[in-house]
This record gives sequence, C-alpha cells and structure tokens, in this order.
Amino acid sequence: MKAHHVTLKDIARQLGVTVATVSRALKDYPDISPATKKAVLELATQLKYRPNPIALSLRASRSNVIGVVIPEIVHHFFSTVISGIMDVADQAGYSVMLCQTNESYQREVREAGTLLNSRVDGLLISLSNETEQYDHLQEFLDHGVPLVLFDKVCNELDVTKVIVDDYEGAFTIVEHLIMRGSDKIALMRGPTAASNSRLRLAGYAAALKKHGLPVREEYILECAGGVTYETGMRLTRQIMQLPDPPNAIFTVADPVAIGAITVLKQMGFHVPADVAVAGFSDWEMASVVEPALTSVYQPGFEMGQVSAMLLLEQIEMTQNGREIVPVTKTLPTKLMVRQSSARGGAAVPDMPGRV
Amino acid sequence: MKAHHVTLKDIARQLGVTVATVSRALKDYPDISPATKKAVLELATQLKYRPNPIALSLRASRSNVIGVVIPEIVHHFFSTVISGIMDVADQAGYSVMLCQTNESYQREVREAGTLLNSRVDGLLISLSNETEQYDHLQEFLDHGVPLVLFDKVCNELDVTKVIVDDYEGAFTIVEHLIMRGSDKIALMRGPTAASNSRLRLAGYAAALKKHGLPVREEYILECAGGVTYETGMRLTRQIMQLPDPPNAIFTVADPVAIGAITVLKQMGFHVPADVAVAGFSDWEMASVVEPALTSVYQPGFEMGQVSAMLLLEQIEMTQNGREIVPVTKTLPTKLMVRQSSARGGAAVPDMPGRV
DNA sequence: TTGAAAGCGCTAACAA
DNA sequence: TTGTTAGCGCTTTCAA
Repeated sequence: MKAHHVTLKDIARQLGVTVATVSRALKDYPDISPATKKAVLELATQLKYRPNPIALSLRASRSNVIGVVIPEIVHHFFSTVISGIMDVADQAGYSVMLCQTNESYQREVREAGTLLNSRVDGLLISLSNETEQYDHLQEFLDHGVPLVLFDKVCNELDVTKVIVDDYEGAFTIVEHLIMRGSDKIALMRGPTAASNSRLRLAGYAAALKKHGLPVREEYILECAGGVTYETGMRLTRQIMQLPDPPNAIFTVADPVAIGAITVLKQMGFHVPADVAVAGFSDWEMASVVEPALTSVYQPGFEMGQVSAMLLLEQIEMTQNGREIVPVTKTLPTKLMVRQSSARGGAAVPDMPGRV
Repeated sequence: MKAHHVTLKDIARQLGVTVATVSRALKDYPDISPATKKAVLELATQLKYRPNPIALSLRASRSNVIGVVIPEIVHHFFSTVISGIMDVADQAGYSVMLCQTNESYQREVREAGTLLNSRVDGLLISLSNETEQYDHLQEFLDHGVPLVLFDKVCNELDVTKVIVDDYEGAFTIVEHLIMRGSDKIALMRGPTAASNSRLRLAGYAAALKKHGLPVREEYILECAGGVTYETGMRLTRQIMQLPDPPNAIFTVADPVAIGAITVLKQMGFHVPADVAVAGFSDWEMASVVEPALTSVYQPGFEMGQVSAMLLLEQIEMTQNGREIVPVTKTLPTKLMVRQSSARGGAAVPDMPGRV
C-alpha cells in the first residue's frame, strides 16, 4: 500500500490543533506553549514528518535548487567541476539540477528555459561552443536570478565569471620549455573562436617574444576535427615533416599531447630529449604517469567549488535585497614537471577504476 | 527591475476572464469558444507565459524530475552513464537531480531522503560500496516511487536492475587469452565484497576450468588500496617475482592494466608477446590507443539509457495504476582486440580534450 | 497562546 | 461556454 507523505495536517488532526499551530511549533515560534510545542515535536519525529519542499517553493518562490549547465559531462574536466559544485551545494543544503547541451546552442536555450521555469535559485553555466547570443541568460538576470559563468564565458554579459588563467599558464610553460633549451616551439591550439584558446595563443606568443624568439606561422596548428589523440598524431606527423621541425610541442590538451608523444616515439625521437612535449591537462597525475609529458594542470574541482560558492553568496545577497557586484575570478594553473626524465611510462589512464 | 513570472492570473485579468477559462483554453479543452481560445493563446505567447512547474507539482504530486545517485561523478564510467540518463530524460521531458555519495553510506541515505522529499518521480541509484542496509530505498517503494538500481546493485531489494555481464565478460576474455597461447593467467581483482568483482572471478575460474587449467591461488591478487595505476604497478612487480610468473594478466580496470603494462615494459618484457595484458574498460578506445591492451568494454552510455528508459516506463505504469514487475537487464560486454600487435602506443588519454 | 483565513499557481468537479 | 469553488502543503497576518 502506498504510504502517504505526512503533512502538517496529519499532525494537526491527531493533536486536535490547527496546522498553523503545528507550523509555528515546528519553527520555534516565540508565542507557543511549551506543552503543545513538545507534543508537536514528538509526534512529528514519530511520524517522520518532513516538510514538503514543493509547497515551500511555491510559497517562497525559491526552490533551494541550483541549476548547472555544461556542454558535455563525459569529460574529466567537467565532471571534476561538477563534483566540486555538488560538494559545495550539498554542504549548503542545495540540490543540483544538471543539464548537458552537447555543445548545441539550441539545447542550451531550452535547458536554461526549463531551469528558469523550475525556479532554480541560481544558475551555473559553461557555454556551448555554438553560443553567440545570450538572451536566454539575460532572462535570468531580468528575473533577478543570480548567474555565474565558468570556464566557457563571454564578454557580452556583465556577470560573475570563473576562469582558468590560460594566458599565464601558456606563458609559464612556454618559458619553461625555453629554459629547458627548446628554441623552436610548435603550438597545437584549439578553435580560434574559443576565448581560452585565444588566451593561450597570446601567452605562447608573449613568452616567445620575451625571450627573443620569433612566432613562426608554420609552427601554429589548429586542432581541427576534435581535440583528440588522433588529431595529436596527425598534426605531429605533419609538423615533423617541415624542413625545420620544432624541438618542442605545446598542445591544448592531454589527448593531443599523448598522440604527439606516441608518434614522436614511433618516428624514433627521444621524448623529451629530442622533442619536448607539454600540454594543458585536467588530470593532476598526467605528468606523473607519463613522464615524457610536462603539463599545465587546470584545477577543475576548485573551479567547481569557487563557482558554487560565489553563486550561493549571490543568492543570499539577492534574498537580502542587496545589490550584486559581478567579479571575475581567475584561477591559477599549476606547472607539473617530472624531475626524473626516466623513460616514458606506458599510458595515462583517466581516473581511478570502477569496482 | 525584477521581472515577474507571468501567471494565468495575469492573462485572465488582461482578458477579463477567469483563470479557469485561461487554463482550459491553454489546454485545448473541448468546450471553449474559439474566440477566447484564440485570444488567450495569443496573449500567452506574447507574454511568454510558461506554466509554473512547482505549482503543477504541488497539485499533481509529481515533479517531472528523476533523481540520480551515484558514488562518484569523476569517473569515466559514471559520467558516461549519467550522460545516457540525461539524454533519455531530456527527450522525455524530465529533469535530472544529481547527487554523489562519495562512497559514503551515510551520505547516500541523506541524499536519497532529500530526493524522496523533493517528490522525484523516480530514482536511479548505484549503491555506494559501504551500503549494506536498504531502508532508505525501501522508503521509495513504500511511497510508490519507482526505483531502478544500476551497476552496483544488491539482492536484498526486489526491484529492476541494470548490470553489466561481468561473468561472461571475464569468461570471454580469459578464454581469448588462452586461445592466444597463455596458460598462466593472473587476475588482479576488485574488492571481494563487490558483486561484480565476484562475478568476474567466477568467469575467470570457469574459463580456466573449461580449458583444463588450474586456478592458482598465487595468481589471484586483490587490488587493495584503490583500483589505480599505482596498484597495477605494485601488484605487477610483486607477481612477476614469483618463481613461476604468469604469461598473462587480467585486470579489473584500465588504470590497473596500464600500470601493469608500464612495469612489464620497464622490466624488459614485450607486451603482449611475453606477457599479455587484458582488462575491463569503460573507454571504448582504450585498446586502440594502447594496442598492448586487450579490453572488455563496458557500455556505460547504454547502461544509462536503458536504466532511464526502464525507470520512465515504470513511472508511467505507476501513474496509470498498473503493477510494476521488476526485471534484471544484463548488458553484454564487448571484446576489444587490436589486430595489429604493433609496438605499444604511448598512452591512454581519457577523453576528448576540452576547448 | 492559538485559530481563521488568505494566498503562492494551477487544475478539476460542479454549477450556472 | 464560462464562472465558482476547493484544494495540493505551507506560512503569515490579523483576530480572538
């Protein structure tokens, strides 16, 4: 038989009082007799009373739910971010409604609409690659719902943003490669449209410039067709056939770097002695497991935590009627260098295994 | 200025009718004059009216939300499952509320409570390793809320379950190793408590038996201290020091296998010629990228889809007052063998890169 | 100290 | 064809 959720009414009836009294007793209202309060509290626990959050939401126009929208959940980076978000939200008593857009602008609009509609108290969103219009997000602001952009952000909206310091990360690692003795450094970059990809290019160029090295067009390749292992292999074969091939490769992400290392080894190069390989990484252990790789670690978990905390702060401010002042938080990357340049390990497993 | 969500009342007022009329017009009620229907529809679109799901939930005692509880989101496997769940849910017009337990029983109980409380229409859950009591799940059944267990399931609950065919997967791959010529096959297994780990052991033993090979105690190691790369390295060093070392290693997950391969190469073995390595894998490309690895692919995305579809079916049945008949769906694994045994690649990157 | 009543947004049975 | 009314579960103002 279907158990029924116990309500204030149930308690009230059994105690011969009104729901109002029960409600007040449950919330430690000042003017309530100790006797009834005690009775109510006891019966409530006995009956396992739990307030109905939906009724609360309807009344208060707030849901204790935050919405999260990301391009793809099957991504070490994004799943790590979400993990950080969920831990913070959970701690603060918020639930998380998650949507993925699969990089589709249309779906992003739809999901955002659903969330706004569901009266989420705030929204955390990482934009899809297709997104170039922001009305669906402006709507949140119009309705006074706080909004925090993370990772994939845009300039068009004056809201709080949390990003990784791509410029500085690229600068640091390129400088590191130069210090190590590389003077011909190739770049395998991401899509020209993406903001973080552009920042990385800038950091790369700045580091070269600082050390008096030229920015050579033929050393800059775009990872067309996916930021993948295969792309890394293809571009590496291509670039090593140049009359004057690079002695270092800086890539946009782990898989590309690993693809590059694979091909370089196949071609008989010693990595990193002959050709050094470095890459942005969302897995802190990447360079430990694959010593041939020097990586710039991007703190996903921290990004999730910080984004969620900023959002929760803003939600609270909104509820207290205070004005929100947008900030942009830039998280530092971490340079991960293996000291021993022992022979390359076998592989970069993604995460601890299941079971 | 805070925009206000437009309600039926707004439309009614502007049109000089009652909310009931508006409500009916919006839902294509039979008895409604074409004139008012048209007027209502027009004003509704103009004002961008969207029904308030919270009010609907309160009224109908259903939320169009499904709850998902998993141990850890930062896992290729689980994030893939979630992706499958979300795609199906989205298609069916459901939202997803996600919780992670971090393998804590206590947190699992808490999160389940919150979800039940939030009146989710159904629950998808993969149990934490600590979970041995099921009252928190029984509560869902008591309240008539459908429940589907996936991956980490238990026998104590008579509900629908979706699992991977671990027995058959292990059997198949061990037989494959035997066919390839290995006659001394080690097993690096998961926790003795986990049901899937036990099934894999059984499949392993059965394959050996079928081919007249002994099950040797010293060849069976438990991955204590985490199903990780490090564990794979440690156990491999250990097992290769046996007086009569194995010529094949079957592991419980990618990272362990990769750790094993790394160590074997370091020790000067040729993989897979001298020692073959195989492992359960949640990344379909693992054996493509690391040709030294033969893997048993576990279909995470499909698991998510199937689980979600079964849950949605049951939700519908519940709403139509029909009885739910629990089923157990066992998904086949896929043997991934690289034909060319060319030299091992460099690494197994986890997923397509970000950017 | 407690009750009565209104209202959050919506639907549906019953009247008109 | 449309209006009235009640109610989903809860909080809160106003009365008593």
